[in-house]
Amino acid sequence: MKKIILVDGNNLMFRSYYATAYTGKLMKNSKGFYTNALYGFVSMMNKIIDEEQPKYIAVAFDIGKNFRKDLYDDYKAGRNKTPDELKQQMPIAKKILNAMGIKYYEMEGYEADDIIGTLSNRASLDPEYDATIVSSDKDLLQLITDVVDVKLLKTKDYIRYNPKTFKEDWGFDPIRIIDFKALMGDPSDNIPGVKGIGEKGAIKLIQEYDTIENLYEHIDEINGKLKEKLLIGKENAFFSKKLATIILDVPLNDSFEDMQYVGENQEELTKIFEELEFYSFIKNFKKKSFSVNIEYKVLNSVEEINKDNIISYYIECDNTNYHIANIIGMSLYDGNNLFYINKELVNEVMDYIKDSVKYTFDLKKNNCLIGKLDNNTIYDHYIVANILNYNFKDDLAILMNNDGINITLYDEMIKKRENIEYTITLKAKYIYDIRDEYIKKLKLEEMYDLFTNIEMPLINVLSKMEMNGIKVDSNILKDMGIELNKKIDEIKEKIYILAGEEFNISSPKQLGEILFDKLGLKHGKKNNRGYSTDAKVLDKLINDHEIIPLVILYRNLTKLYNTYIEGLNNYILEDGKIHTIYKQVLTRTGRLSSIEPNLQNIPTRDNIGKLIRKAFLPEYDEFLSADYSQIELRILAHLSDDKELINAFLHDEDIHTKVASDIFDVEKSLVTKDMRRTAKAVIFGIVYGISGFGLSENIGIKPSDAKKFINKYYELYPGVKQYMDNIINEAYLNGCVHTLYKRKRYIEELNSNIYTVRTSGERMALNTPIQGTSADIIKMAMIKIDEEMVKQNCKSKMLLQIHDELVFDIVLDEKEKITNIVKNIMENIVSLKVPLKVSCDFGNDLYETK
DNA sequence: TTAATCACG
DNA sequence: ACGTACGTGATTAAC
Repeated sequence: MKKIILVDGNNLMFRSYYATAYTGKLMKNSKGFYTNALYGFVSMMNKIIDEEQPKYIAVAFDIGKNFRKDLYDDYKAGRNKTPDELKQQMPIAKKILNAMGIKYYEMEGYEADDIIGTLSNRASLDPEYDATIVSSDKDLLQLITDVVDVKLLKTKDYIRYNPKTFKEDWGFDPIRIIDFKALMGDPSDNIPGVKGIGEKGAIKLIQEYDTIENLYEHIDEINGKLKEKLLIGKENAFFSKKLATIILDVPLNDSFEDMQYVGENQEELTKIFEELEFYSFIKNFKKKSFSVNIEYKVLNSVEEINKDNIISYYIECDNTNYHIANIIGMSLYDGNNLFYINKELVNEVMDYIKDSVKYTFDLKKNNCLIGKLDNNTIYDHYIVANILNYNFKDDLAILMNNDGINITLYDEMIKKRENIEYTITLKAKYIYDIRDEYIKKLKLEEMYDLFTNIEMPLINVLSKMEMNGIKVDSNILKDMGIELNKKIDEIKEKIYILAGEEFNISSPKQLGEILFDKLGLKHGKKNNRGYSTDAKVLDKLINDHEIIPLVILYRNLTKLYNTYIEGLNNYILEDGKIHTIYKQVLTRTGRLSSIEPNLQNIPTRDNIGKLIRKAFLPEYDEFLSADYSQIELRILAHLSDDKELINAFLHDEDIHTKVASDIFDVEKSLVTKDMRRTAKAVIFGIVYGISGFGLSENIGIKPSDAKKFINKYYELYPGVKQYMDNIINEAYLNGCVHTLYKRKRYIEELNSNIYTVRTSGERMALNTPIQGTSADIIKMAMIKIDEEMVKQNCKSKMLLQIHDELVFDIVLDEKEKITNIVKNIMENIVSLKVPLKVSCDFGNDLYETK
């Protein structure tokens, strides 16, 4: 049996185009030619060839007018005209198919559907052939027969329908799609259908009556409104059926033998892809040969590895939280041989190759899985891929797929338990093969120094912090929990009494209904699901009803209980410690983030919440917390070169008081608490790229007054204003901004034609250099502090990083030494136009350091 | 899966 | 006239 793959080319192009068009920024090459639809089209075609391995394949396109148009003027009128940005890509798609060795067909007067219909019909009639139709258009399902199936494309994957699976899902035979459409219509094609009948109704009727002809013969069995609708729509129904029926006898001369897949002409295709700047597809030519016939050995003894060569390795484990995961296996490539390594041998192998120069993916994960640092891994693809490009999570297979290598995703591999060795093995080979290329990319983007001097050395520092963990006394948490629970129950009862009924206070929807509908309190803004009941809204109502302070307290205490008592307690491991995972390259500014659990948002501002910190204890003698003071503002002073701001820091002034005295035009001695608070909000706002409205909302003043403060600020600190204007111009010019240490962030939002998206992009452009430079600086400080502590043989340990703060567990003997090292390095790690200042606190638990 | 809320810098 | 502060993660309810 021979199989022919029939692809709906129009459908693929439209789909690819609209898949990205909504973002507002269409992909184009440097000459301004739009390429977004083609990119998706090529990916899809590659995927089809990969999955189907076709011997015969044909692609169909629409062209010009067709008979349906003559039949019905409104046909497809509902559909927007094909945008020019898509139209211009159509001829190139056909050129690409030629170069790929794939035949395509278009016939004046017919649609792609009709060509596919004709070919699939021929396959049905020819005992030698089967066919598979590829499209996301449900219309084509009518073509399903015993030898024709449809691969119906979905957003991420697809469903394959044959007569049996179709009937299971739809409850009628595939050909009845035309009767279904006759009733339901199709707004996108402007097929009218019967007014008032939708998908559900149409399915039910077809299940019962099969065809519309039969339906109308038995129309008297139907009653009421439905009958009325059907009678009114009768003409439309029959007419729609005609429109929906695919033609099966288009005069197409070529036979199936003319549609043999002859394979790509790489030279030709390379030319086209170069023109389009589809470099990743060009690379794939090489990759394909590598990934198709890859051979590996299962390692028996470590001596088989050539440890004098450069080695790439990859370790797979069974849980994304590697602190509690088990190793599944490992792969290793030494330039000659590719090995799969069973989990029993992993430790021995890592020890054997400890002095070899190595590449890997997620070194921190590896370190934590093995329980040992590795000092000779010089390339971590996890870090590189992420700092180059923000659009993937943690699965290397996703990156490999993006690079055109067909490899099972991690989740799928775990679920199916198939080809595990092979899948893991591909990863080591990939890392080895692409390293040079990605190093080039780093250099091209000027991020090579950032990578080698900051991100790579930081990995082992973070590894130590995570592996060590922080001690948390679960009894302290439990005792707090019991007390909290009691209070929560009391408050709950009181709220129920005041509300006059029991309800779920944690449901914003239910709470809103109680407060605003039942109790008649003034509601503020509305959101998707009802009234907003957030802290700001409740705060405004605090004097209007005695239920309000109770609700606020309830929110407060349940948050503490759920997130910080129960939540944290669940993360205490057998060693009595919490081991967070720092995401080193997740954020778009370069900050760390902390997950499972997040140790960067333990309460500090709230007096009750703060008590949680009493459960965090040192293993040695004391905690040291070292905090950068005003680091972002100091960076702003440096970056903007504003004389006034720089001077303020050079004279070590209280910056909020200073700004308050400036914008309120009073002596510093006369600055009130209120003025200082306002100034602080203005300063914060500036760093975030504020608007007058935003500031006014934040501190509860009139927008016009807020605007005045901002303008006053700009007047007094003209360098800041100048800097902000410059950054925005530069961002628009280059499409990206960067930190002082060249961490780059592309900001697609700047290309949006939606005002809010674009201005939000501008604020990102303003804030990123500031927040990101601060992140770079503390990362550098961490590396140097760790180095110094190792050099001086310190026992004390670095435990936590909270963006501008480092927490250490210190032994008393070392208190002075460590404090000096830490403060010194943090303050002097870089030399800016203003000094950096660090304040140190000590405590017997985390509560005391705040 | 997404939205609302609230914890942090 | 428009819409309105940067960067995160966890929990809960509702879809």
